[in-house]
Amino acid sequence: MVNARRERYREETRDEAKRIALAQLAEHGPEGVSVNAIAKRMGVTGPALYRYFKGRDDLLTELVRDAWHDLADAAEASVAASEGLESADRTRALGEAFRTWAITQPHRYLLLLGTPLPGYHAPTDTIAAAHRTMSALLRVLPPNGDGPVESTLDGQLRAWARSRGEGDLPPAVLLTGVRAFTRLHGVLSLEVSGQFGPMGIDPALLYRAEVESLILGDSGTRGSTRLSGPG
Amino acid sequence: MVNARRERYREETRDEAKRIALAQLAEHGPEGVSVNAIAKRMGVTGPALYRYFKGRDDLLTELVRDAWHDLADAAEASVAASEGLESADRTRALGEAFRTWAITQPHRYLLLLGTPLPGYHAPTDTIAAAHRTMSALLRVLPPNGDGPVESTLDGQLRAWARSRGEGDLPPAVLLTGVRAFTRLHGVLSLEVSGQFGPMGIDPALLYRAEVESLILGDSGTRGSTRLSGPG
DNA sequence: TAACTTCTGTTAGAAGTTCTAACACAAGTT
DNA sequence: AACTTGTGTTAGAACTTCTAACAGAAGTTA
Repeated sequence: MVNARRERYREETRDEAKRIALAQLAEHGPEGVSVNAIAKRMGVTGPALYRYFKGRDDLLTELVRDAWHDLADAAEASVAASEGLESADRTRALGEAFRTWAITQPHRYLLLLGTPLPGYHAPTDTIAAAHRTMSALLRVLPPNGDGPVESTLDGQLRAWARSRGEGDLPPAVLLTGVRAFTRLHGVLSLEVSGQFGPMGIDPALLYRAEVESLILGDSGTRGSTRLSGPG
Repeated sequence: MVNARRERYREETRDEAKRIALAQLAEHGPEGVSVNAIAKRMGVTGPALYRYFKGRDDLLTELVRDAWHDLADAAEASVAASEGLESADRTRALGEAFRTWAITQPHRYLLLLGTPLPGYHAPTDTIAAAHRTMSALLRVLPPNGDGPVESTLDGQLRAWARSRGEGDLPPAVLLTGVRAFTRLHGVLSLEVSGQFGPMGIDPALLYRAEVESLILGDSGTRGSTRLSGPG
C-alpha cells in the first residue's frame, strides 16, 4: 500500500524541480536546463534529484508533456468562453488565446514546436493533448471547407480523423483546420524566435491578418486541391 | 605580410571542422556539437581547435551564417533558372527549391528558423543574406498586392523596404512577400521537426496547397487590412 | 646562415556537466 | 522490535568547454 503523505511530498518535490527547470529554460534555453543546478537551488545535492527523474531527458520530456496539456487547456477554455458567439468572433478569440499563450512563454512554445529535443519521443497522452488543441480549432473555425479534396490527401485526412475518433468530419473541414494551424504557427514561430525583431514589423498585425483570412475563408481551400500547375 | 599558403591551410582546417560539426548537428542536434569530438575526428587534441574558433558559440554562429548564405544562393539560383516563365511557375519553382533545401537538411533549416541558439546574435551579413532570400521571393510572386494596407503596418513595411534599399516596392507587395514566407515556413517548420509524422499526412501536399494559394492570391491580401472584427 | 617572430600543436588543469555506486539514515509496515 | 522502502549523502567515472604554459615548426628578416 502506498503512503499518501510520501506520495504528496514526492509530487511537490517533482513540481518544484519542474518549476525551477522552467525558469532555467526561459533564461538559458533548453541547453541551460541543468539537473545539478536545479538541485542546488532546491538545497540538495545533484544526485538526489535522480530519485525523482530518471535523468535530464526524462525531466525535459515532462516539461513538454505539461506544456502540451497546458496549451490544450487554454484552447479549450477559450472555446468554452466564446460559446454563443458567431464563428468569426470565436475564431478571433481562439487566435488571440493561442498567441497570448505563445508569446507570454516563448521558451515553452519552442519546446513544443521549435527544434525537437535530441532523443525525444512524444508519449501517447501528449499526442492526445495536441489533438485536443486541434479539436478546439475545428470547433470554432467557419465551415468553409466543403469542396472536394485531392484524393491522396483526402484519404490521409480521413484516416487521421478516424484515428482520433472524429471520423464524421469531412476532409475539407479537417484540411481547413490543419492549414489554419500551420499558418498561425508560421507567424508565431517566427515571432517567438525573434525573427521579426530586426525587421521592425509588428508580428501581431501579421498574425491578425492571418486570422482574418481564415475567417474569410479565402485562404485557398478551393485552390488547395490544385497541386500541380495549370495545363 | 600574410602568408598565402598558411592562410589557405587555415581556411581548409576551418572548413573541415565545420563539415564535421554539420555532421554532428545532423546526428545529435545542436547540443551534440562538441568541439572536443570534432577535434578528435580531425586527429588533433581538443584545445588545438581554439586556434581556429573562439569557442563553441563562434563555431555555431559560423554554421548559421553559412546556412543563410547557402539558402539565399539556392533561392537566387531558382529565380535565375525560371527566368522567362510566367509568375505562377516561377513561384512553384522557388517554392519547391525552398522546400527541397529545407527537407534535405532539416537540422540546418532548424538552425536558422528553429529554437534560437542561447547567446546568438545575427551578424549583419547574415541579415543581408536573409534579405536576399526574401528579395528572391518578391521577384517571382504574382503582384497581387495592390490594395491599401492598414496604416501602422504600411509604415513599418515602408521603413523596412527603405532600410534594405527597396523603397520603391509598394507596401502591399511587401506584405504579400512576408506573408508568403510565414505560410511556407509554417508548413516546413512542422515538417522538418517531424510533427506530421504521427498524423500520417503528407506535408508535401499541404505545402503545395499553400504555394497554390499564394499564386491564386486568394490568401487574404484583401482581408489582411481588416485587423479587428466587423463593427 | 642565424636570430627573431608567428603559428600551430601539445599537455595540465580548473570548473562544469550527467549519471552510477555505495552507503547512511529516516519513515512506514509488519 | 525487525524489516522494507524512500530519500538523502559522498565518491568517482566519463564527459564537456576553455585557459595557461610550453614545444617546435614555419616564415621573415638581418
